[in-house]
Amino acid sequence: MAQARDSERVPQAWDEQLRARGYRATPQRQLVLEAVARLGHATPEDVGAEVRQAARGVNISTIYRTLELLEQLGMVTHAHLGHGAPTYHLAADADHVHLVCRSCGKITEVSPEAVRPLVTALDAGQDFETDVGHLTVFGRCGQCRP
Amino acid sequence: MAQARDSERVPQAWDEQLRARGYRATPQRQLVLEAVARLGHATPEDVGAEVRQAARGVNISTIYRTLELLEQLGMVTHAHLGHGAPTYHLAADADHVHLVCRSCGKITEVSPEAVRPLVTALDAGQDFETDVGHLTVFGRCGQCRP
DNA sequence: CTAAGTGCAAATCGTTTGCACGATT
DNA sequence: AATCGTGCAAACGATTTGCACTTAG
Repeated sequence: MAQARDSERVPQAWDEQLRARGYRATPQRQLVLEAVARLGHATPEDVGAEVRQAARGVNISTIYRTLELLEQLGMVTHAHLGHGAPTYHLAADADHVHLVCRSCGKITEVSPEAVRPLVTALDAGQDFETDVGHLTVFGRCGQCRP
Repeated sequence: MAQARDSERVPQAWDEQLRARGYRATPQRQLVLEAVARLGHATPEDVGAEVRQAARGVNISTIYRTLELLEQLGMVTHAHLGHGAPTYHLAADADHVHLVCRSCGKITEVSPEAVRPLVTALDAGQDFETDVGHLTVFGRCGQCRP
């Protein structure tokens, strides 16, 4: 399962990426980034819990501030997979579309290829450039269909 | 603009639809339904403000409870067009997909035809039945593209 | 040393709930 | 008259903010 392993890797030289833009490389930021990488679809709450396994006392507001920063720097992204909190992943992993089943809640990731026709149609017909990484499709999965 | 006008009309015999299912037809429910019809993409907060133009003292929790009921009865639906509160419309108007521009915030409604290829592909490839009415596509509109 | 980052607590936003009173059937 | 619905206030979960203290550079 080399693919899953690759997708769970923190961006190389994450600290340099921060410093290059004038931000500081702190242990908290490293921990958040690692947690996001390890967890996959994780809410800020999830990330906080994971981080606290490694270091005690990292505050939830630091989690929020860090996720915001990392997103702004293009290292992570988020998607809304339900009514509650958004979920974060590494930006490197973001290149997929989420299918969320309304009945069983199952989340399937499909390649952007699957939505290529949509992207093309919207580009041509509406002059609209789709942000594929943020696309979530709600519906009903195979097992839950009548 | 007959289309816009039609799309802003409250379902006929809304009160009968309620009574037929054992619910009561109250002035508050009528006001909420009318507000949703009039406003289009409206948050519960928006609906509350609109309703209070017509009648004072309609409480926000009544707005929430009523929207939930009307949605359950299939008279309205909601979509998530951004980070904040969801927006409601008449179910009759729901048969469209939302394009949300990340730069200027503009919301464009496109016909489900535009996403037909996606729906078909997901059905065939993933055995997934897409809920088109709830589909929101984020990206960048023509005016904001580089 | 000094600005940037963090922890903490309080504030805010959106939404839900318990309960007593009022309105529809 | 009997329920159902509403208003009110409090509770709630998720997120943000102000401020004093800590730390990376």
